[in-house]
Amino acid sequence: MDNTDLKRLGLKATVPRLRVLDVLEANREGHMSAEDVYRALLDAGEEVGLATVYRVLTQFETAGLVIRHNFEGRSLFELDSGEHHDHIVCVQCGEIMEFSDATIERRQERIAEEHGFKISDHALVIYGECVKPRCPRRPS
Amino acid sequence: MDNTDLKRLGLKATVPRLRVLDVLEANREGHMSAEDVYRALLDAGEEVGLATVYRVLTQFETAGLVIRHNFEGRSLFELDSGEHHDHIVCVQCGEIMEFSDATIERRQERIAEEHGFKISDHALVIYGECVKPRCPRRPS
DNA sequence: TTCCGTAATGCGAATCGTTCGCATTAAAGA
DNA sequence: TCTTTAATGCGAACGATTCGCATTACGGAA
Ligand SMILES: [Mn+2]
Ligand SMILES: [Mn+2]
Ligand SMILES: [Zn+2]
Ligand SMILES: [Zn+2]
Repeated sequence: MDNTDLKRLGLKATVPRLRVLDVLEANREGHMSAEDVYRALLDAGEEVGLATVYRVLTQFETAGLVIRHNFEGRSLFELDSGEHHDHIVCVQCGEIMEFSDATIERRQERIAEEHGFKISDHALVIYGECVKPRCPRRPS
Repeated sequence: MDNTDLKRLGLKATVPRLRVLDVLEANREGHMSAEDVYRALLDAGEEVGLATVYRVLTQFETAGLVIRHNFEGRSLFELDSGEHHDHIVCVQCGEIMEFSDATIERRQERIAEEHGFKISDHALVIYGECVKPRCPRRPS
């Protein structure tokens, strides 16, 4: 993702946009809040406003570059890999794992159909306690 | 749910608590925000504070009387019928329907297990467009 | 029944994540 | 390089929820 990729999406290749992309690409595994991205930029010595980060993330979402998730009322962002997946979250250490299950996806389609709905999206989050050695920890 | 039921749960039978219960029972089908409950009480001529409604709903949740859902960052409450279910929401008119699917529930257990998690909860919301004649409408 | 101690209430201020408004700056194409 | 216009940074505003605190009212003891 670079200068010309942004233009291809109809977005001016501005410094803040390029830097936000850098941060997201450097955290391909993770799920970052706007605040997370903002702080990463400050730490990198960038001069950017939090409002701009919010705006840029929303634009990226609209452009299909980024996916916004709503975890407990807070927005978390991740690059859109193109492959849909859902999440399982440790309520103790906050770790987020990804999974995708064809059976569940299929059933959802059917359920929507049975209720006279045309699915546009869905959100499935499983909460639990992971058994990692470094867990339990307090959530972020 | 009356005076003595509350005491049985270790909650003083105060006027606000009894009235909030009334409102929830009068809307067994629905999913209400704290604001919804608050306004219903005002309309009924009750003198209650919004903060109290929030506190009472949280207490009811803790007591297992009520379930709190997080739809798009907003809390919606409903009496706990005891039977777990998930939701399908019309993105146009805001209607919320309930469903429960044993296959999905089963798969979730297995997925959690495979990832080394002990499930404590989960949230599944399907978004779509309903085909009701009175739809589309703007969301609430 | 009346009385008291304590928990619950109502009010407004505070919080948190997010968005807005606006004067200033910087893309990008001529 | 110049010009147009979108994008930025800042702080104020926002909506949902929580807090702090002085006041009220449960409900057990007299
Ligand atoms: Mn993810
Ligand atoms: Mn429900
Ligand atoms: Zn964990
Ligand atoms: Zn609808």
